[in-house]
Amino acid sequence: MSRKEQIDQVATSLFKSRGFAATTMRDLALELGIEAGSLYSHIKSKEDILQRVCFKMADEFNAAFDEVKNQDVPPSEKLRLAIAAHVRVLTKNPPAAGVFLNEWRHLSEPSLSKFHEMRFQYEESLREIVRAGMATGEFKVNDEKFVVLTLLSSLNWLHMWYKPEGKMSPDDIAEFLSNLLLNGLKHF
Amino acid sequence: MSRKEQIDQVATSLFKSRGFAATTMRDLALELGIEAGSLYSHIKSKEDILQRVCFKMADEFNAAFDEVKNQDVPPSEKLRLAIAAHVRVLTKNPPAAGVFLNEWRHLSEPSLSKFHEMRFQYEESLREIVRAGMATGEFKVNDEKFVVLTLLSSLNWLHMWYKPEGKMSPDDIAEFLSNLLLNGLKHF
DNA sequence: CAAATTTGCTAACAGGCGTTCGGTTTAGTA
DNA sequence: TACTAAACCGAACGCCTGTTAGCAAATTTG
Repeated sequence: MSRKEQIDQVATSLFKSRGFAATTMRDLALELGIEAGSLYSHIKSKEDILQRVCFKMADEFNAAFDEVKNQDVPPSEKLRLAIAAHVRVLTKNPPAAGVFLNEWRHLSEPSLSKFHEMRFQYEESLREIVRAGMATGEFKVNDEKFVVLTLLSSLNWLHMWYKPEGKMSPDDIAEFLSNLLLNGLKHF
Repeated sequence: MSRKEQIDQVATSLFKSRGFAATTMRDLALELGIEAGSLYSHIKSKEDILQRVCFKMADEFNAAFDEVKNQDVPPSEKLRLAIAAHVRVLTKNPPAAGVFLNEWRHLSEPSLSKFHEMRFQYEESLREIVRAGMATGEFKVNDEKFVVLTLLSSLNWLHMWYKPEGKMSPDDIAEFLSNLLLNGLKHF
């Protein structure tokens, strides 16, 4: 792993636990055992790090979802696959997921607009699945926007809790959450 | 409304949109049309504001839940009531809810520990309802911790989206979310 | 009206911030 | 061994931060 990647990784962990604004370059340097100024041999700026982390995660979410998108399965099954893909990315690198989900607002333009756009597209793809399920009558709801927002927010707390050494694998978690969202507590 | 309350309110709105660390006392003063130093005739410190907002919201959540706690109804109905209470508090003051949910980590000790403790108690009360539902067989799940975390995170995005002038009332929203969580997309 | 209290301004403080820069050490290569 | 390039240091920069102090209006109270 290059020094730059190492910086990104340590920074990600600090950004997640303390927040971007509350993490200083001196904190970061201390964690790496070097001086603050030395960081600038490897990175362009503090926000430079944030951008890399955010857009790398965005790419991973998109890549995972692309494998689901065009499969020829019923909407409910496709939603299961999308949930599993989302959970897999979320649990693969929880600190980065935390930064992606909570620190993106510290991006400045034009990165911020680009980020918004990518997220909108991702959410729109999910809404399409829900709309398809409504059309076939599989999903008994009538507000796909609301459903998708609830869906995402019910998944996006995972990074705060998931531990690789825990007893549930990412796929176990995805199955649990799929059952909960599709069938509810009562018909689980 | 006293000047102090006005400061808290404006600060809440800024803390929510920019984050606590990224909001300066000079920003806040500008918004109020005064100088930064003048704020200190009314408040003790920046964190002083954050503490008031966080603990006031915590009190409101607890108060709303206390009215549900001891009602003699089946667990699924009690969960519906708890969700409705939670949603009501969340939508009553969305900016304050946003600060409560996202900015609490900038509290310093001993406030931070007190906050953690209060949140644990709140979550524990919800877990008790779910456990009761598992015992009666009403809820077909076996991991109340996981369920409660999912439940809360599926509610706690609301403050980002809810607008009082929107077409759904807090009770409409609560009903929608209760149906989704109890019955799922398929049996909605 | 007079006294007291609230509210606000101005200026400054001490420290922290991200970042820059010239020079030095280290590691790799031929 | 001699050269090159990457990695790092240490000091400094200009700016921003929360907060304080002394003083002046404004407002409320008796």
